[in-house]
Amino acid sequence: MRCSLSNQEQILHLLKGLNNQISPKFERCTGISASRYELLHQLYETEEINQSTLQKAVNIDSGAITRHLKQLEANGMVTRRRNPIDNRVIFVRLTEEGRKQIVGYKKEKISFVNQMLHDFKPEELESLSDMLNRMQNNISEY
Amino acid sequence: MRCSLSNQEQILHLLKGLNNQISPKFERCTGISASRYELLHQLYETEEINQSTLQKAVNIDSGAITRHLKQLEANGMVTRRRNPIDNRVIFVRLTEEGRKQIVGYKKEKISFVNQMLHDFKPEELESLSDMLNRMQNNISEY
DNA sequence: GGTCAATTGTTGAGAAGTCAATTAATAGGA
DNA sequence: TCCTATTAATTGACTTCTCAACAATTGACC
Repeated sequence: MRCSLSNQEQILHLLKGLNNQISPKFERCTGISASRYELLHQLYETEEINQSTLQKAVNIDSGAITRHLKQLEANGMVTRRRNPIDNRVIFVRLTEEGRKQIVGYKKEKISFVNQMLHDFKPEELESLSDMLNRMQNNISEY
Repeated sequence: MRCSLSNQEQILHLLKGLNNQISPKFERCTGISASRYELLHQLYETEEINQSTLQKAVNIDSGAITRHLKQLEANGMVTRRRNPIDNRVIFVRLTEEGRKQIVGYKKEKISFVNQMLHDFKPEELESLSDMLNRMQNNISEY
């Protein structure tokens, strides 16, 4: 097996390949897309939140946030209302229905992640999440 | 800063967030998308290759491969021809022009990756690529 | 109070990926 | 030899993301 790439160079390839695999598989296993789950999870943790802080927490573009939330609203998972004292911002919150549903999703997600990381030692997880964070910082300025 | 997620659970979030950031930044820095680069790089390493092995090497869907190559062909970067002894397969190869261009892209890519990993020790790189591979294996069955 | 700048969310255009269905060509077995 | 299964590539439908342009609202400062 030919491999002319340095370790450094192939990291990018691995990351991308892994992600391309994760996304559809996560969705098949859990019944919901990873971003959608992330969004709901954030909402689950708070009473009410506006879209821009949600966007920062989930790390995707604000346009994507808008579209996700519109769909979730159409599905009866969340409700949205304008902030009465600042009409630019929109408050989002889970409906009762949404709050119930996410519990099931959470179980599926955990079992998916457990499978993905089943042979990882705690130190490895620590170091992995440290490294991912550092990479993110290193390119944040671009 | 509230953080109710276990290390295990947030790995997924980190991975996704990192990737979402990498893709556009890579493209801005190098002038070419990461997948496109990967494809060209594979072609650079061989004389001629058919699409399905290319697909396995790059880890994206065969439909995506077809579309990428059609564009690269339109841009004069690659040529395609059918295998005369098996008319199902298509051989792809870089044009002279393509071979020249990729050298420049390669330089940009290396400098991007260097920036992203500038504070990583060799052992870390080793361990990171090991872990990414293991994750990929762990979910390969789904 | 009036103007200019910043913030929030929305929308359209474009890139990239998956999946599933389709076409064409080859291979293998009765 | 003929029928069936497999393989390669293509295409269409769909999702998700980014970016850039836009509208509406608010804030700051003269």
